[in-house]
Amino acid sequence: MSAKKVKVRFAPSPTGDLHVGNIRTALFDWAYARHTGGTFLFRIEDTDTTRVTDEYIQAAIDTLKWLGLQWDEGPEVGGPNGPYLQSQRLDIYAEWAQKFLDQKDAYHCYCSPEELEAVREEQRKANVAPGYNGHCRELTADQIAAFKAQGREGVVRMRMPDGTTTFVDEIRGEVTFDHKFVPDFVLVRADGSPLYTLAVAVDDILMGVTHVLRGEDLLSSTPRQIRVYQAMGVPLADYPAFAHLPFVMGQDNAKLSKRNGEVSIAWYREQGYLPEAICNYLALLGWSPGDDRENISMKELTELFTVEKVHSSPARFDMKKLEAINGDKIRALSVEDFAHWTIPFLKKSGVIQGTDAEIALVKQALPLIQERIVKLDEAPQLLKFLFVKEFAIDSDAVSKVNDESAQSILKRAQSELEQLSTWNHESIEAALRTSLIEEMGLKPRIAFTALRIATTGSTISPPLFESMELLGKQACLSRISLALSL
RNA sequence: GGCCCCGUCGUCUAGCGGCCUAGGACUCUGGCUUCUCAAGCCAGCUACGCGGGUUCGAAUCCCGUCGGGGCUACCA
Repeated sequence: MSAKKVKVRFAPSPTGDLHVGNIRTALFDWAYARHTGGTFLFRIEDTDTTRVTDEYIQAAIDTLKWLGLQWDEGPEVGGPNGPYLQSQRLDIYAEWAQKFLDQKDAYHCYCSPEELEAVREEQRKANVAPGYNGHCRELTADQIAAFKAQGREGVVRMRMPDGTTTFVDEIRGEVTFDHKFVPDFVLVRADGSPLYTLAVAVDDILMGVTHVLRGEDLLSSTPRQIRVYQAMGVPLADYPAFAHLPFVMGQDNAKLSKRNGEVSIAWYREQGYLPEAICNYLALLGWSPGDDRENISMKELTELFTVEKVHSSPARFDMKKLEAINGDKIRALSVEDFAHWTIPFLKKSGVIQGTDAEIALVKQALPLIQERIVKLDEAPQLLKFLFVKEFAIDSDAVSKVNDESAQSILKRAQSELEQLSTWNHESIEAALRTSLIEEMGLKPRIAFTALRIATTGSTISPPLFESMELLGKQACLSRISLALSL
């Protein structure tokens, strides 16, 4: 390996929102660039104008930003090899296609889609490798004129010479493809627009990419990229190194689907997953630091990540493990950071408007729930009792406070709390333990459940005494008397 | 069908010929703790796809087989 400075690219084709597989690739690309002190290049492969949309492109950009995968070259930040949207580089591809044509490395093919399909159909029937049969490889000027007279527009097709292509995949080792199974492929559509096969190879070379880390679905297209390098006259030493990352699959068997995880990153955001948790979890899919470490920060990832440690076998996406890591990351947050992440969820759910007084109370309450939630979207439910204007006990909990024993507990608690001069969780707990547990001889679970429901409205809440302290004496007493009136 | 890639607990993985009666994590089960829910702590369940080799010795090397996946587009 040369001492050339590493340049890694992430080059998605935004035909939809980026899913976890894409993001894992982006993460590895980024981590490798950072690990080697190289450049992380972000390129948009939007040559398929029928499937890529501006919205998806913008979403991809936003997603990388949200995850903290900052790129050194690419959309918005620019760079010496721009533009970084392939749709803005059409003239470059056209030039190279013409050069390949002039060199006879490529040729015009006038076969219609129907004709090609018919050929493939026959090949399948004959149990022969399907693929272009070279029909238009050696057309004469007359034949070309005849096709044009029919109104046919040709595509530009790359000539695959006999032989084999062997390359070293940094993850899988040496891989060889016989050209018998790599048919002449199309570089330019009949309408003159370039295809991935052309654009990806040209751009990787022109942009000085040294390492291509991408999904293993592209493994078998590598010989075609190499063929383009050859036609471009690129010396072997300047070919990028290839590393094909294993798939991230869904719970059951194959590809990810909406049901098991292939949803836009926006979904994870709305659910309250932290970017760091997503990256940490995804880093562990197809890679491991080699020891038992599983809690890995972004910084540690850049220090530890090497391609040698990437697996060759696919990994299944497991939401449960992601949740566990997210919970760990939430618990590790400082109160300030936890507030920063949580407040938007409280606002969005309408629990708070965002006033200074509300924020101050939220910050006091957050430590009570920090170790109780796995995702940020659970916060509103746990804290809403502190902010509701019109308090009401959950319908499924009412029956647990309107019976005789609960009422007697609440009555006693009410009189004890009314007399309390100092209102904090220590004094509240002391008073209630003395009266309810010691004097009335109640089980803590019984006594405090009644109070929990009366004051927070739910059978599940943050710790009771701390909750009551934050709620305030007035509110507690009025809620208890409300429960007493049931 | 053809070509290519892959194969350790349910899942993610450690393991790169002896340290493996296979370790860790998540999940699950049971217990402890306990004002609910969590968190925390302890314990338990469960794996080298199969069959041949090579070797004193194989999860680790080789072959075959089975299974999974990808590609086979004027998608990427």
